[in-house]
Amino acid sequence: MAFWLFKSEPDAWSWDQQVAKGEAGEEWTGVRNYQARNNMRAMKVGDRGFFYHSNIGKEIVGIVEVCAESAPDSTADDPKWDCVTIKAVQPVPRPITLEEVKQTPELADMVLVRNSRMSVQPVRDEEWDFICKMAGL
DNA sequence: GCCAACGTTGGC
DNA sequence: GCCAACGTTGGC
Repeated sequence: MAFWLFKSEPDAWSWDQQVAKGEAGEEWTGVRNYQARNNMRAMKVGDRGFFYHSNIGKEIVGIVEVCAESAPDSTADDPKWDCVTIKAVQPVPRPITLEEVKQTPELADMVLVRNSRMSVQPVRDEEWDFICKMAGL
């Protein structure tokens, strides 16, 4: 199983909204970046991801799971754009802020730090485990 | 609100 | 195929 990180501005789509969708989950539409799209294409059902709030909060607030693999994004006018469907699994007991990630040497190579503009990004197994521990999981 | 970083576009 | 111009993202 692979791990990922999904970034969203809570003004546009928040963790609470994601939770409200329940088991059905929600299509992760709107990605218009090749790298991010390719990351989604690499996802398998059952893969897990962090849900990160950008701009407001700037912290990892929850865990999500991929419940449908990459399919055409219905909100795109070009069929080259895909999206996956994700559902909320659980909130993290203690949110992990971007500041904390930056201050943690073990996490200094995360895409979140290295390429802050990548909206859907891979997370290494070690990074996943480390953050889960930090977050009280 | 500003601006640096980065991706995309389009002229040559 | 290069690169300048432009638009967008997201941290601060």
